[in-house]
Amino acid sequence: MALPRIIDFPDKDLKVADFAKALSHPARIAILKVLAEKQECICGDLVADLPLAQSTVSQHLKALKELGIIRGIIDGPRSRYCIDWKVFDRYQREFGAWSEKMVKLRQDNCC
Amino acid sequence: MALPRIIDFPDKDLKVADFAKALSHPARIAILKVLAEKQECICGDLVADLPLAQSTVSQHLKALKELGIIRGIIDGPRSRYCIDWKVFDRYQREFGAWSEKMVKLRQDNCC
DNA sequence: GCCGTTAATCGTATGATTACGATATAGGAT
DNA sequence: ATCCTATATCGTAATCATACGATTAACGGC
Repeated sequence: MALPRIIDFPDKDLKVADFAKALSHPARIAILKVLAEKQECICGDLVADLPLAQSTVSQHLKALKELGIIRGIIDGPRSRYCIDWKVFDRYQREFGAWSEKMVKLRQDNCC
Repeated sequence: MALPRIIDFPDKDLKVADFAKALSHPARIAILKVLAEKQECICGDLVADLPLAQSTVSQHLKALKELGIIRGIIDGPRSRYCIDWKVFDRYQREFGAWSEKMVKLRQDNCC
């Protein structure tokens, strides 16, 4: 009955979870790395780099695009992708804040 | 045909993805926060704190335990949980390294 | 116009995830 | 031994995720 009870969680936690979800598959990690380092970020290059079918890569790109951390523009018959650093940084900061909070709350007492 | 092609990805990326997956649900984010801040980390307290059934919470705890970032010990009729900071830190550092690499590779050229 | 290339989307199959209630188990108390 | 409490596990159902091939759509070149 996988009705997500997502509504009952604080907004910040949802953001962290969304970001984490985007990074929860090695293909998407790889995609982001390529996008970060390459000047040309054409879909076909990503497909060539990854051990996955074109349609699967496209699906992963869609997921990242839906979160907003990448953008895609149509360039003739191909698609050029890039990281939206503004959005990426926002999520990264949110994640960093959560991470820091964890360290601050840290207690080595039980177990 | 959801055969994961996981083998074809670098080990570091797999680690980052595993950590991200653990954090990809707000319930697990919440659990970790509670465990970090509470001195008492009894399962029942977590159930009381979360808008989820006892069995569901137990399931989330199991997922975190399988990754190794939390540990559980049996304490009489109840279970006491805590974060294994050694493991948690290791994953966090791995994530941080990935994060830094992203920033270093960053190029604002296309799109 | 017609063809080739590129990439998104569709259809589909399979496995994983998430959720719940019910049951089992184990420990403490009486 | 019996009962109560706490929690893990089982059974189950629904949804999501991941993968692929096939198809569609959009553009450029001829």
